Formats: sequence, C-alpha cells, structure tokens
Amino acid sequence: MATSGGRVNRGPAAASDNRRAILRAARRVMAERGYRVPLSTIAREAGVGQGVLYRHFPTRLDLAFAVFEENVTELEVIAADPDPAAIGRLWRCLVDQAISSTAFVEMVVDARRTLPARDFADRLLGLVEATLNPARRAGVVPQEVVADDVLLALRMTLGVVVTAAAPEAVRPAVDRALALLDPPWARPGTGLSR
Amino acid sequence: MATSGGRVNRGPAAASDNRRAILRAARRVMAERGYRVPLSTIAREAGVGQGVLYRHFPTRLDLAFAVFEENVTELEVIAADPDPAAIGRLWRCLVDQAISSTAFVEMVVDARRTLPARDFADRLLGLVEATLNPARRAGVVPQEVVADDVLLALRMTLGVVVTAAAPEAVRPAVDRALALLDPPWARPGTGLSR
Amino acid sequence: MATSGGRVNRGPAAASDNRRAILRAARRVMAERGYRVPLSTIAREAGVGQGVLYRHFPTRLDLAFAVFEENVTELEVIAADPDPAAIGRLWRCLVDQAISSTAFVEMVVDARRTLPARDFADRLLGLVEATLNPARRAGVVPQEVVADDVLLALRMTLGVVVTAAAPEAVRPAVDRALALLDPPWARPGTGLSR
Amino acid sequence: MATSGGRVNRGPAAASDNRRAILRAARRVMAERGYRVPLSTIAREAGVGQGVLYRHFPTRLDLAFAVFEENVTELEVIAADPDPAAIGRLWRCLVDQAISSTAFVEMVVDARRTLPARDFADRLLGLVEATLNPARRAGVVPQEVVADDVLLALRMTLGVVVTAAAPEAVRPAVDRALALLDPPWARPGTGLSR
DNA sequence: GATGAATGAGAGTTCATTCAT
DNA sequence: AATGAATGAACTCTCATTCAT
Repeated sequence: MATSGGRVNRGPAAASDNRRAILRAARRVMAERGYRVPLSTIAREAGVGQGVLYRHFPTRLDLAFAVFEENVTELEVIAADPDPAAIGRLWRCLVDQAISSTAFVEMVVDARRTLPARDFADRLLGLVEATLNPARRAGVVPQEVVADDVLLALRMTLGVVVTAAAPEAVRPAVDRALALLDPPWARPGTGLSR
Repeated sequence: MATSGGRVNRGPAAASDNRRAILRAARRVMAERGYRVPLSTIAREAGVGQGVLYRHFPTRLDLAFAVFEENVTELEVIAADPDPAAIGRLWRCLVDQAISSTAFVEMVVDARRTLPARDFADRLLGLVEATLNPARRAGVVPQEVVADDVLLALRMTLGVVVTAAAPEAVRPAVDRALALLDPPWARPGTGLSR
Repeated sequence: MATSGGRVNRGPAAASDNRRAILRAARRVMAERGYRVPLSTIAREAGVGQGVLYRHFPTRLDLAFAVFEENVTELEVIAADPDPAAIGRLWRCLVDQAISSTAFVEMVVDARRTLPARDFADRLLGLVEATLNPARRAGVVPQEVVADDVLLALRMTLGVVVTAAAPEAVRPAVDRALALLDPPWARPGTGLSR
Repeated sequence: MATSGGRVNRGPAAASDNRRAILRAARRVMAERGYRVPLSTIAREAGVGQGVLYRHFPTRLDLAFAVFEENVTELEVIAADPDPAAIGRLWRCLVDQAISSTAFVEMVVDARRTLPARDFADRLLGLVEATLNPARRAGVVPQEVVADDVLLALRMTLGVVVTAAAPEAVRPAVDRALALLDPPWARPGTGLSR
C-alpha cells in the first residue's frame, strides 16, 4: 500500500540527495511563487514524498532558514578574506542576494510573528563587522561607518526589491537607490572596481 | 426568521456605516495580525456578516486598497497646498504611514502576484509631483530631484520598517536610515522645521 | 468553485437539521466503528461538508459529549419522577445505554488523556442521587446505599460490555454479571417489576 | 556505510535482547500514553530501529498480545500450584494486573474490531478452571461457582479501572467495587489471608 | 539481521466563497 | 440589503509500512 505507485524507495542513501533536492526546489519555488507556497508543491518539485520534506525540515521556517543558510555560506567565504577591499565584494554579494530574494522579506515578516527571534541578523552582523574592520583600518571606508549601517542599507535595498512593480524593474531601481544612498563601502577602492 | 439571532437587519441605511466599520476593523486587524488575517475575523471585528464584507470588497486586495485609499486621502490634503514647503510635510506623512504599515508591504507583494498592476504608484507619483513642483520652483529642493526619487526613498524606508526586529525598533531604525540617506526634500526649509 | 458538485447550499435553515443529522450519524457510526472513526466519515454519513461538522463540534470530544448528552436527557426525564421506584427504571435505562455504548468507554479513556475533566460524572451523580433519595426514604433500597455505589455498578457493567467477545454476547454477560452483583436498587419493588 | 550513525549492528545475537527491550518499552509506553502510541515511539524507547519492531511484531496487536502474554505467564505459575487456596492468589494477581492495564481494555476493544477472535479468553479460562477445581473440591469456594464467573468479575473490575477519573482513584474504586461484589473466591480461606 | 530514511495515503483543520432566508 | 451557515478544496501533519544499505 505504501509504495504502490510512483517513486521507488531508494533507502537511506537518498537522504542527502533528497535534502539537497528539497533545498533547490524550495529556493526556486519560493522565489517564483513566494514564501508561502504549499509545502506539498516543494515536495513534488523536489521529487520526494511529503513525509521526507517534513523529516528534514519540521517547519516552513526551518526550510527557509536552511535555504538562506546557503546564502550566508557564500558570504562567509568572502568575509574570510582579510583584504580591506573585501567589504565592497561582500556588499555586492549582499545586494545580489537581496535582488533574488523577495521571499526573504516575506520570511522575515513571518518569522517576526511566529518565532522567538533567530540569530540570523547577528550572524550577518558578525560577518559584516569582520569585513569592515580591515577596511576601516586601511582607510578604505571612513572610521565612523559601523556594521549596523551596512545592514540598514541592506534593509533599505530589500524595501526597493519587494516593492518593485516587475522583476525587470528591480535592478535599475536598486541601482538608482544605491546611487542616492551612496554608501562609502561601495565606492571605488572597496573591491568593486576590480 | 431572516434575522433570527444577533444583529438586526438595518436595511440600506447601514451600508455606508458598514463600509466604514469594515475599513476600520481591517486597518486595525491587519496591522495587528498581518495582511493575511482571515476575512471572517475582519467581518467579526467589524460586527458585520461575511456576506457584507464580500459585497463591499470582493477580494482581499480590494479591501486592502480601500484601507490605503484613506492614507492617500490624507496625502491629498497636504498635496493640495501650493506652499513650496509642503513637500517636507508630505514626506513626513509618507514616512509616518510607512511606519504603521507592515501590512502595506505584504499587500504590495501579494498584489504583484495576483494583479495586472494597480494605479497606486501612479497616484502617489502624481501627488508627489504636484508637491515637488512648487518646491523645485521655489528652490527649496534641488532641480534634479524627481518624484521617482521620493518614491524610491519611501520604498527604502518600507524595507527598514518590515525588517525591524521589534515594533519599538522601527522608529529609531527609520531615523538612522534617513540620516544616512539625507534626502534633500527632508532638509530644513521644506516644511519640517515648523 | 465552492458549490461545484453534490450538495446544494440550503442556507442557515439547514443548521439545526444538520446538527441533528450529525448527531445521528455520529451515534450510529461510532457504535459501529468505534469512537475514533474519521470525522470525515461522520460528515459524509450525515450528508454535510466537513466544515459544517467542524462548525458545530470543534473537537471530537465535543461531538461525543453532545451524543451522550442525549442519553443524559433521557435519564433526566426518569429522574424527574418523584416515585420512589424510579431508581429501578433509572438503573435499567443506564444499563441499556451502557449496552449500546462501547464507544462511551473509548471516549472516557480518551477524555482522561486530553481533557481537564468534564462534569459528566457529576451530572450523572446528581441524577442518581435525586432518584435514590425518595427510594431510600420509602425504604425501597437500604439506607446505606449511596449514589457512588450505583455509578460503580454502572462502571462494572461497562467493563462487561466492552470486553464482550461479540455483540450478541453482551446482554447475557451483563445479565449474569448483575445477577452476581445483585444491586439492591434493581430488586423487586424498585420499578423493575412493572 | 550500512551502520553509518548511532547503534552498531550486533548481528543475530541481538535478536532476543531486542525482543525483550521492545516488550519492556511497549509495556511502559502503552501504560503511559495508551494503546495507540506511535510504534515509532516504542521502537525509539526500546533503542531499536522500526524495522526490527516490525520484524518481531508485524501488527500492533501482535505486540500487545506479547506484552500481555507475560501477564499470562505470571498467572500460569500460580495456577500450577495444586493448593486449593491458590484461587485467591490467582484472583489477586488478576486484579493487580487489571489495575495496571488500561491499555489492555483498549487492546481488547481494538481486537474485537480487527481480529477473528484470539484465544486469550480461552487460555485465561483454562487457568482459572485449573485453579478453581481444587478449590471447589476442598470446599474453599461454593460448588456452583464457575470459571466464567471469575472472568466476569474480572471484566467488571476492568470497567472500574478504565473509567476511573484519575490514576490514584483506581485502587479505592476497585476495592469498593469488590466489596460490593464480594466474590466467594476472594473470601478468607482462599489464599488471601496469608 | 539491524538500521532508519523514504513513502504516501489519509486524518484534521482552515477559510474563501456562495446563497437561502 | 444583511446575515451567517454551508460548502469543499486545499493544506498541513502523522505514521504504518517498506526496503536499500
């Protein structure tokens, strides 16, 4: 009755493949249809049963966090670079991630209502701080710039992203917004020039 | 038997009262529990049947637009003032509205997925333009400032609002963000000084 | 989309009919298939949608209590009779109800795990007391008999009912059990003789 | 890779250990959380995989029967004693088992719905008969007492057990019930006096 | 033989929408 | 014109059962 039709049971070996497939599907489907897509859709797209999705990610938030965890990993690689100009590359990466992440904002809004706060912001803050320090010491960014400013600028960017009228309008709007804001860590000499 | 229990059927006279009650309830409940509260909750809070809610506002979006229509009305009053300094007051009003409107962003995100675009942005743009023109002519704001910039700044502010960790963190974050952005239309001489 | 096929929407007028139909279906289906039948089965048998079942009875326990409420009503009619011999009729009724109520025991077991205790036992106790008092005064039952004894005897009977090997074995087993127990309130002169 | 994490595969030697561990876990968990606890919970508590549980006990009933098989074994030891007074000890043991076995009743109810009758009752009957015969011959219990009466009394006791409002109310209620019933095989001279 | 992940049917619950009264 | 119950599709979550390793 259990394995009547469809997929075969590939056994435990499938576990990590499945996890990856679920993350990939979640990233894609959430980007397309929003944070609140039915979990069953994600499971179907990932080619796994609903139980598997549930085993790997007990709640929608767990899944979303895991998706964005991958983003953080990408940032960590950049932040590990002691180059003072790394802050520029980190910023560019943050903006790029923001542009592809309407779902992220929906998640944050949802998390605020359902969770006793997670440490995402703190981790991000740590990454930015680590990257900002060498830049400040090298004089690439003014002394008074703090990590909170960077995150604030990122949040401003997210606002532009989620309120864009159409996908193709996102990038130009973000560019214009950042031109208005003109954050010091995004000026020449901060890794963006290369 | 028609009016078996509870409320009496007050007939046509109730129509506009009901509409107002629904809008008031929707504004409050959406602010508290998010854009996606069950419509039945709004109806209950407004003290009307679900059918009435449906008659006045066929979709959730219609309801949400009507709620924010009230915001626009408030703005129109300011924009009707030919005073060059009105732009500063308009901006302050926009920011205040943004601060009390996490639900607005959720609505916009939802609208983008479900609607063939509504004219909200255009109306807002018109208002800002009408207010910006005298200001520019009077030299209160630089000539190169365009209405789009104002809306962009507003969208940036919304990003800060919806990603705030807690309600009490909203206002300080917005203040800091606007200090960083330092929009010309919010500088002294633009109606904020009074 | 809502009323695509099947049942028509009969409007609010259907409410009390539906409630009755649900109770009837629940009584029958729970007796046949046990306390834990899928609620959807009960809804289907009653000819209503699942939402209606849910509206009338938010939890399975609410439904079950309502079913047994009807039993209590039957008992109340008997208990209202000041005749000292009423205790015999009350007892016979209790036993008859027990015989048709395997589901009752399952409910009680379930309720103990899920509920902060309901007042069923108390109401039953009150009924028995009210009926026992005149009987004791009239000397139809010995002075030392208390209502708790009657309920204890009922619980013993329920034990016999639920452990019967087959439905047709229930009545004989109960008769034999009561012959062994020989409760004073079931002896001649207590309303059973007529 | 087969035994990647957690427990090691101890091979065939583990089989009977596992069986015992499962039975112990099942007894405990079913007593705590009822007959219908998830099988996965029992497996986890026993420290075995779900497959092992399934191998040893294909159905929940098989497991439950095995649990109560241990009870029967305890009874068999008593029944093997030719002492006419053994019936008293057997009865006490039966009552003690009943008191600790709400789950037993749930099992019996379940069994009636799913199984073409098992021989549990028959084995119990045999045990009681074997113990009752010497007692009757020795005149410790009246001649007319039959084994069915003893089982009937046990079923009555089970009724009291499962309908108790709280665990601590079980023993007093059973005592009172048995005082009302006063079974001859539980009177002085039947093994209870020692 | 043991392990524990995968499977998927189905139970429970919610809620937008309809419509008799 | 208002009411609020009915509807049922959709979604989330659970868990008995299977089976690759």
